[in-house]
Amino acid sequence: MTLHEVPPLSLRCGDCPIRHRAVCARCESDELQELEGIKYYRSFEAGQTIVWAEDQMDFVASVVSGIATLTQTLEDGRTQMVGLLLPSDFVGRPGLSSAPYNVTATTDVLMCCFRKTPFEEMMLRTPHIAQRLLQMTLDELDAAREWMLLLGRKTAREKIASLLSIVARRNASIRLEVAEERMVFDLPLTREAMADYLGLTLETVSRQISALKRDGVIELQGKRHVTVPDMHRLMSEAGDDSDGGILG
Amino acid sequence: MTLHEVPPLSLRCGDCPIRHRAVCARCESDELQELEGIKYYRSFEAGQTIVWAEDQMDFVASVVSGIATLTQTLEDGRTQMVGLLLPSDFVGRPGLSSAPYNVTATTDVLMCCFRKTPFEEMMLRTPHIAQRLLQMTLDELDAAREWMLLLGRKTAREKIASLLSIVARRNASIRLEVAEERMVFDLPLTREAMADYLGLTLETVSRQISALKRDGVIELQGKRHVTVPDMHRLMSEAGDDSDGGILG
DNA sequence: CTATCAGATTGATCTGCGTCAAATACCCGA
DNA sequence: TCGGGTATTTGACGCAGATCAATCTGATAG
Repeated sequence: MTLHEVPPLSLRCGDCPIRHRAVCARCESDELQELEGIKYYRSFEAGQTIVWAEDQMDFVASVVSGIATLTQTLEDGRTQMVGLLLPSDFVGRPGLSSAPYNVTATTDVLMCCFRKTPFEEMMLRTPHIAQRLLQMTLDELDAAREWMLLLGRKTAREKIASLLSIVARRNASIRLEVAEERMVFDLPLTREAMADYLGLTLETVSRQISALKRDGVIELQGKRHVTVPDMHRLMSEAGDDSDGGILG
Repeated sequence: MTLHEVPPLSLRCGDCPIRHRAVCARCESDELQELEGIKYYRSFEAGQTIVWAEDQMDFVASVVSGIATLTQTLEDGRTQMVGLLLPSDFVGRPGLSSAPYNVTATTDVLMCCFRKTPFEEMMLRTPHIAQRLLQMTLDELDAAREWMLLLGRKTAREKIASLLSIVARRNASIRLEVAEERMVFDLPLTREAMADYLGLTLETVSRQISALKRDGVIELQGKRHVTVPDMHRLMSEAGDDSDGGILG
């Protein structure tokens, strides 16, 4: 669902240009049939809210294109991002009717939705789907816990470096340019969204990005296009165990 | 698994003094039989590590008594708690062999363990167990996300107030003294463990507890025994939506 | 080409929390 | 009861990051 290191098993259904990661690859055909019957598409404009916290959410979905975020907010407006949804990621709570956070499109977003009740019924009939979802949810829980370490204990510079290497890794796993020292990608987030991700202010984000640029850890073409000349360097700036990543 | 608002369905197996929350109540008898065959007990002393990060973990388990924590650590020793296990909570990753964090006993702990392979086989045979685990994992993911909001956006005072009301709520759901304005409980954590939970230093924790005491939000008998004269007051100090809790 | 506006950068200043250090309370065994 | 070690409190001080404010950049529409 978010921040996965490695794309898990998944299947391509019908005319969707992506592979839905919620469903197991081993038995594509049967589920494809069933899914076709209950799926539909919805598109959202940049900035639009997809689901409000506490609202009824009567579908589960995969992101087909664009970026969506999960955020939580305090009464006075302080907001924290708690999930980042990139194409092929899954949203929804089979078994529960509402989520305690807002889902927002940060770019134009196309989602492939499945009506919840039929989806849940299919889950009951095909047990390995529940197991597949359990797997994914456990992965996401691990990601959330790594994120907690970042929020609770890392410095601003480490936070930025961590975010950059997460985005780079995500990109790499899509483009299959793994294990390169050099890496080039576009930031899918504004400075403000990055701040909400990291528990910082957008000014601090900007300053730390400038600092990383000044120190030669990254290069920028425009505001969003990033070149990392040495991923090892970036990852050691991130403060994690140095061997935790995709690079030998 | 941790920080649940409401104790979910669960079952009592054999001579365990607790109800294991990992297993559905609807069909107790069958699973009881199966679980009896593969379970065993392990006890740990306060301070002892139950599982090291990256170690093989060949069992899943429920906490019977005592308190255990999940923690993640950076190379230089900064540590962040990412899970708090109270009696009846579940640990383990069916489907995966290792967890990326340390599990530590903070008090003497007794765990009721199930060997992983047989447990997973039982999961395959009884599909609603996977669904039950999915449910629990989703709850835990929600809790982790609320925790992220706390780590990223709350002040030290709000963090302390949040932790106190979480512990109070947890206690309340066990003792069934829900919906009282006044609440009395023991802190199960040292100041240092609280600091690791909240992403603070132990000095800041101590200072903020003193401040809450000075301001009449809480009273202390000794270091650990807490009286909250007005839960509404405490919860508004915590900064959440005021209606998010157990009180009307 | 210029006006406009959102996003981003940069600077100056302030402050909450961390750091370092010392004092105090508490627990348990001898 | 005393001693020693651990948990906790409290104080003084400094700094990372927040806040407030001004400027700059770049994309888009007219």
